[in-house]
Amino acid sequence: MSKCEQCIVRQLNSLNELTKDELIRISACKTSKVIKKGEILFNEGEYINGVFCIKDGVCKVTKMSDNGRDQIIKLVKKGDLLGERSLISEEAANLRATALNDLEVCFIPKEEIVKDLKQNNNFTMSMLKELAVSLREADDVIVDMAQKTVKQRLAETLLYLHNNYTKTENGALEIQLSRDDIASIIGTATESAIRLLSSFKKDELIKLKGKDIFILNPEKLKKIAEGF
Amino acid sequence: MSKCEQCIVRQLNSLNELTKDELIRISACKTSKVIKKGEILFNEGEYINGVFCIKDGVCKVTKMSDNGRDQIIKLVKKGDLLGERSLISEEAANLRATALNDLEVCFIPKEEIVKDLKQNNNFTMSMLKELAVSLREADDVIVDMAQKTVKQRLAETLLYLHNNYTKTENGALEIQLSRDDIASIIGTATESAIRLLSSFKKDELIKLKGKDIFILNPEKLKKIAEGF
DNA sequence: GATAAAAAATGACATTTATCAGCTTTTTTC
DNA sequence: GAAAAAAGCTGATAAATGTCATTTTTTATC
Repeated sequence: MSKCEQCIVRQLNSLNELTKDELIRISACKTSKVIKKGEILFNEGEYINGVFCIKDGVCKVTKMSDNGRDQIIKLVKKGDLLGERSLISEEAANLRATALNDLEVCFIPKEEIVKDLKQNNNFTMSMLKELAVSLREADDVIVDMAQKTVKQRLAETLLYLHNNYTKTENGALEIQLSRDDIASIIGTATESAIRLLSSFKKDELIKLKGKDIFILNPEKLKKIAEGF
Repeated sequence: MSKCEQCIVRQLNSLNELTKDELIRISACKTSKVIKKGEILFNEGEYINGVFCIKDGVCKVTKMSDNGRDQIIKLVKKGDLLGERSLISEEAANLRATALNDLEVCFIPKEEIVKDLKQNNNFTMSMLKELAVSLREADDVIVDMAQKTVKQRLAETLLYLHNNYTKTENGALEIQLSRDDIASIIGTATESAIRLLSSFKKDELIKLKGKDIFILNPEKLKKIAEGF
């Protein structure tokens, strides 16, 4: 099994604050998993008892609404941690994680993380900072959901994907989301999402080719997202 | 000036993890402020350089949307901290705080908090846990905003106020919010909020008397919030 | 590669929500 | 306590979004 000390992915999150000794200890007790596309990494209500570190792939993190519809809260990719929030607040997972493509993850048991949180202040501070940033991002999402139209939210989401995910050689967004998933990010009905995508396509803001999405006019999308 | 060591409010937040010596040190450098109803405690984009501890009163925390409308992200009351998130992530405030009634707050300078975060692991862990809980709550709000109707959100908000705020002797909700504020919590137009309040009143779920709101039928409100 | 199943797309229509205008009530100010 | 300002309320209407039914396209399966 690969070693944490040598893992590049680790450097993308709080784990890079751990000392060499701590890493070696964690490396010895971590497990690796491969999750196939569409499979569930963990479910809402489950006690995860540890933290996942995403080594490769993308994962959607969703929460079921009272009315039975899934809402995508965030997308998680290489280098991100998953499950820290529940671990820290000592609650069951409030979200479900589902692989959007084949996923490689490492699992670190709770006790190891807790031990390091207690003894390594740099690690704790880094975690604290990560949560603080996540909280600001969540505030932004709340405002968007509450105040923006579906059209604005779709434009925003497309831009987000454009700016935060790599492209294929031909320039399409790397992550392939179903229309259902897109609707579930912006919080609307699938049909509404499809209709708006078509209208963006007609206006030549994007190009659609099956599940491939090409962003043609990010400037205009930005204006739409801002309400013009 | 009052002393932190003897302050009851402190016990409601992470500050109760500080040692006696740490409290005495903080007590010596903290300042107290009284903010009048309607006044702004801090603004979006400001560097606060410290943490506020609410001693008495209620405060709305808002964020301006691109389209110029304020969204209330949360209400903050006696015992809550304000500004920790920005302090930890070392960013400007992402939110504006406005007093809903006369507010008594203590201000603790950043350096003091940082010092304690570095040297008192219990304090840091407690902060970490608070942020983790806030993050789950934010996730819940996102789902509600994205998936629930305005009617559901209003029912939910009324229940939230009912369950988390004290009542006056005659049974009304203690916090008095303007119709504008209520609309700004649930993310809708003021007129829509007013109309729905009237319809809840007509259905005898609530009683309205000026700004006083009486919750008459919490069970039914719960059902509405859940979509029935 | 034919068939079945799933996903995507479109139209028609219903419902929800926003907007604007006008009116009434409450609060503030002098 | 009268006048002005702000907040609250209501109706009419427009715009946004959801729902349901149907068709087309893509993907999976044997």
